[in-house]
Amino acid sequence: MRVREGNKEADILDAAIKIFAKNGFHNAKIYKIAESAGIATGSVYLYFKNKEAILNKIFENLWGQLYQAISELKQRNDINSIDKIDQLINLFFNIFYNKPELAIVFVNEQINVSHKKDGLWLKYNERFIEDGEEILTDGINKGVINPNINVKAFRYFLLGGLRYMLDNWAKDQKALSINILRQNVKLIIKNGILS
Amino acid sequence: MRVREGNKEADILDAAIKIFAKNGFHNAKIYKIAESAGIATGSVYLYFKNKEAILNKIFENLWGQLYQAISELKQRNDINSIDKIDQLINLFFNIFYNKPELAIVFVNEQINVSHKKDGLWLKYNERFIEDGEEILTDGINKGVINPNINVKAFRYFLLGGLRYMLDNWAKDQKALSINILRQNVKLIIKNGILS
DNA sequence: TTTATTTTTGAATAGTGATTCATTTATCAT
DNA sequence: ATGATAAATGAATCACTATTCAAAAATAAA
Repeated sequence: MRVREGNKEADILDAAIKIFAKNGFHNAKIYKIAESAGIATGSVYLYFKNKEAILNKIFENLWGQLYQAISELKQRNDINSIDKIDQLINLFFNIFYNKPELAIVFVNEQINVSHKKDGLWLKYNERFIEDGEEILTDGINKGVINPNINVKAFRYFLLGGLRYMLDNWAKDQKALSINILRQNVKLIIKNGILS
Repeated sequence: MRVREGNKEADILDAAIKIFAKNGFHNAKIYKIAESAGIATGSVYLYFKNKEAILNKIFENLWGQLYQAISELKQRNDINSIDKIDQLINLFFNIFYNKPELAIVFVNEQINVSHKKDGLWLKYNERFIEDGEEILTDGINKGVINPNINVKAFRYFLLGGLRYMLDNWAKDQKALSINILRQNVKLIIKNGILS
């Protein structure tokens, strides 16, 4: 018998995040991912069915993490809806704080993840959105959030804004600190930009 | 002699927008673009050096239009900075209002446009950003915009939010009217979401 | 050791589709 | 008409790389 050494699946995922971030999914070569993971090209296929499955797994892990976090957040009754949104924003920044490459993949490659029904990431994603909208609706019902705000419009705007911020930060981390970004999102969505 | 009939370059661009929007740049086939433009595959190469050049041209036209509009907006002295931002938001929604496919390309394929120095779109893009930041800075100096707002952070957030909104709207136009989106962006960035 | 079993390797395969270019077609000038 | 020139065609080429798989290597058990 021979036994598997180390955790090659994790190595491949880490390598793929690097290569996907650098070149984009379609220009990422499997042999480069293998090289970066320290294994042979063919070995990638022992752990993943194909290239797409690697991307899928990255998003499955990511949305799984996001869903679990928002799910816990939703249930808390020690903080109000606004503070939950604050925490939600923190969540995004915290996840990517030490992983700028993951941020780039998250923002730019979502489009390339298979939308086939069997994808676990899609379930997590849907539930994340449900919980997010529930937090918002709750805030409106309890009178802390302006009822003129359309929940769906707001979530598009916030998520889009966060994504773009993270992408820009990840691509040039010296240009602007992640904490300035975080602080500004919170300021803008709570009070707007008027003096 | 033989003379060119119609405007095949424009036909190719229109066709490419459709195909890029539907399949994404990397899955878009040149022969499909040609088919949709009503010409032979090889004819595409009479008008464009290669596939990338088509995408480039789309973005050149788009950013050229955006730059010209913001440039005029910047110079106006009959409206204040906040109203200029309002107009800027209108600008985005107006450009894509009748062209949802262009919105999808704009949001998702920016990443695939060549960043080589010779690209005209890059120049337009840079100038657009400059003018946008100038409008914001001006607003802060004149006391209409909260000086705690970081100009760069705000522009990331606004542009990202708009992009994501437009993308979602374009992909499912029945889900939410573009005017609800427009109205909500304005509301959120001016006043925030607090009651 | 030797054998059985599982993992790993990486060169060969095979499908794809962007791009080319020899040929054909259309238009203008004479 | 005829020739000259430019536009258009689309089948053939050709580069590229994801994926496969026969062979090799590593480990455990006997």
